[in-house]
Amino acid sequence: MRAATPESRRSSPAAVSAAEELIRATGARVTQGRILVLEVLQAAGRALTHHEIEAAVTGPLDRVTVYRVLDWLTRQQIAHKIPGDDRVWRFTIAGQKQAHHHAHFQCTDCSQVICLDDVPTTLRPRLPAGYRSAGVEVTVKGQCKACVRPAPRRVRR
Amino acid sequence: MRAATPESRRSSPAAVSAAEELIRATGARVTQGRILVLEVLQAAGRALTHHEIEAAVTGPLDRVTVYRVLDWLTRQQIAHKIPGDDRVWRFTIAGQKQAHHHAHFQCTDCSQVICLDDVPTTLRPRLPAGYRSAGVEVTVKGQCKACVRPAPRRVRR
DNA sequence: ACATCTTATGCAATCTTGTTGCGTTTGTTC
DNA sequence: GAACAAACGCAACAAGATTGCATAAGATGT
Ligand SMILES: [Mn+2]
Ligand SMILES: [Mn+2]
Ligand SMILES: [Zn+2]
Ligand SMILES: [Zn+2]
Repeated sequence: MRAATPESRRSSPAAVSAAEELIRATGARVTQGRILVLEVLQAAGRALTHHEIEAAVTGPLDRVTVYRVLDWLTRQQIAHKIPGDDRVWRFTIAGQKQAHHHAHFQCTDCSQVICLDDVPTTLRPRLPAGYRSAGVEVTVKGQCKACVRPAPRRVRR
Repeated sequence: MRAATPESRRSSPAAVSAAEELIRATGARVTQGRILVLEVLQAAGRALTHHEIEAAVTGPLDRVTVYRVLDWLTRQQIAHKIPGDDRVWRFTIAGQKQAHHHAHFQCTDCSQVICLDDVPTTLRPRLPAGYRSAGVEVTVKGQCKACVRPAPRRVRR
C-alpha cells in the first residue's frame, strides 16, 4: 500500500510485482503460492498445464497447492481454465479485452493451446426450445508452428 | 447400400438391425458388443458418456470392451468423440450431413452435449505465422432444457 | 514485536477416467 | 466342423485431479 518497502534485492523491475498487485486487489491473502503461479502464467505466452506450471515455479510448491491456486485464480477470473483434447486442463491469464469473446487454437499433435484474441465469435446459433445460450466457444484445430515442420515431433508432457 | 431395406420402426428384436448393417458394411467383425453399443448410440438423442452407454447396454458387457468399441466406432467415423468440460469423452452417432462441420452445445450445469446440425461453422480465423488450421470447432455454452428450470439441479453422472 | 484468528499449505490417501497385457472366447472363412 | 485372426474379459496399471486433516503462514489488532 504505502510507498516503498526497501526490497531491491530482486533483479525484477518492480518492487511489488503486477501479480502481487492483482492478488491483493481481490481482497484475499497474498500468498507465495499465488504470486509464484500467477507470475508464471503472466510470463507464458500460451496456455500452460498444471505440470508446466509446477515445473516453471521457482522453489518448491506442492502439487496440490498449485491445483488449489489455479482453482482460485479461475474463480477470481484472473485465469482461464481450458479443457484440452488430451484431458488435461490448461490455464492462461485472462486479459481484460479477452474477457469473454475470444477463440482458442489447439494443436492436434502436441495439444498446446494459445488464445486468439482477435477472432470475433459473434455467431448467434439457434438452439432447441428451452435451451439458453451463455456464449460461444471457438476452437481452431490444427498444427502449431513447432509441429508443422517436416518431422512433426510429439511433445512430451 | 441399395434402397431396398424398408425401415421397420419396431423396437422388437429385428432380424437384422440398422446397427448390424452399418457394422457389417465396414468389413470388420459384427460382434455383440459393437451391435449393442451402436444401438444405444442410435437410440440416444444426445452425446453419451462411457458410463451412460455402459448402463444403457442390455446385458453384461465389459467396461474395457465398451471403451474399445467406442474407439473402433470413432475410427470408423460411425461415432463422434467429443471432449467435455468435465474431462469426460462423449459419443454420438455421426449422421451423414453432420459429417464434418457442425457445432455442439454443452450445458454448463450438467455437462450434457448435443449436436447442433444446422449451425454453420464457417469462420476463417487468422492464425499466427507458421500455424496451420485443420478445422474449427464451435461449442455453445449455456443451460440445457432440464437445467434452465426454476431449481436447476446438478445432474449426477 | 507479539498474540490471535483465519486461511492456505503440505502430505498421504483416494477418486475418476481411461489404457495395457495376456490368456480365453468368438466370428468368419473354408 | 476345423482353423485362424480378431475381439473379449479380467486384472493391473497410469495419469490427472480431488479430499481430509494436521500444520504453517498471512492478516489484523495491540
Ligand atoms: Mn483464453
Ligand atoms: Mn457431433
Ligand atoms: Zn503442436
Ligand atoms: Zn443441463
